[in-house]
Amino acid sequence: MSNFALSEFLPYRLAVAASAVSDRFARLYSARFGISIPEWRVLAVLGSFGTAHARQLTALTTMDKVKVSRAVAGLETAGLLKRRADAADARRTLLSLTPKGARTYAAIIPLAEAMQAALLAELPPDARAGLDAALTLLSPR
Amino acid sequence: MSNFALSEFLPYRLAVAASAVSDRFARLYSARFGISIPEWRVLAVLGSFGTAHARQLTALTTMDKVKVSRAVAGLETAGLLKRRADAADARRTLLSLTPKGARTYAAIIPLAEAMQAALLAELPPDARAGLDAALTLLSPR
DNA sequence: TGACATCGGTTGCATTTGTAACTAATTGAC
DNA sequence: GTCAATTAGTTACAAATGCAACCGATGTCA
Repeated sequence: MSNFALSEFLPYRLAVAASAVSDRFARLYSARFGISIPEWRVLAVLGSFGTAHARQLTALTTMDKVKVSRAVAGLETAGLLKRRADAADARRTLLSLTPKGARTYAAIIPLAEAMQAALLAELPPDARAGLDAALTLLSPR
Repeated sequence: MSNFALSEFLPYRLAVAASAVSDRFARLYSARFGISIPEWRVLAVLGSFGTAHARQLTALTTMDKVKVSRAVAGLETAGLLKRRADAADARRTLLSLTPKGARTYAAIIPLAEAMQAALLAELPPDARAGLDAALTLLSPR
């Protein structure tokens, strides 16, 4: 019999922690604003970038284009996002937040910042730094 | 406009890293052995514990009972796992690996250990320690 | 110009996952 | 002992996700 322990396996531990932290944050906003995690990611990027193509969103949110497309559609239906044609390339659509979308963004950001602060507060400084370095090294690119 | 950056948001970064690492590991075994991540988790626990109830598996794999039930069914269909009645409580089923399941386990564990070693090798020692501490503190207890 | 590959984005379909309801067995209050 | 409440586990149905095909627009190369 082996001495392998799932509970010490890094991919497993990362998945468990990521899911716990995501759920914790999602509980803060999902019911209140009715948006999903993919939608939150798109909202967050458009809120800080102002305008972007769906193509750019795939890179900035680490989601594939189908997921982005559906998140954009959802936000549009909810009246949080608007599309307009890109004069330079008719295949593309320029995406940006509506005033309502901007208000929602402005309302969620404090929650995100509070979440981030709460998480960091749970970690001693060296764990914070190590986690930061590790996440960078283990993420794509 | 805010200076919030999704790319520095901990829940997001954790999700991205977790997914990258999981995919990387899954690529090693999923095609070769035809098992899913939930099935891998059950296999890993049964391989090291020998026998368990589904109920125990939910705790040891951090998956809900439906996911466990399906993973168990999948492993059974694949001939990797067998059920037998629990004399002490007819609601429960005792689960354990078949010889074939044990062989699969024995074949995957080295891959898991190599993966773990490869991941740790990418991290400097302080990042390793910090990540370890952080994952423990951020996971449900 | 025209033929063809490529790109941005959406849609259809199969698979996976989550939620809730359900069955069967056991426990516990009385 | 009887019966309601709880527990182990499965199933049915809905929502989310992934993959591949697809459509129209643009780029490329002759």
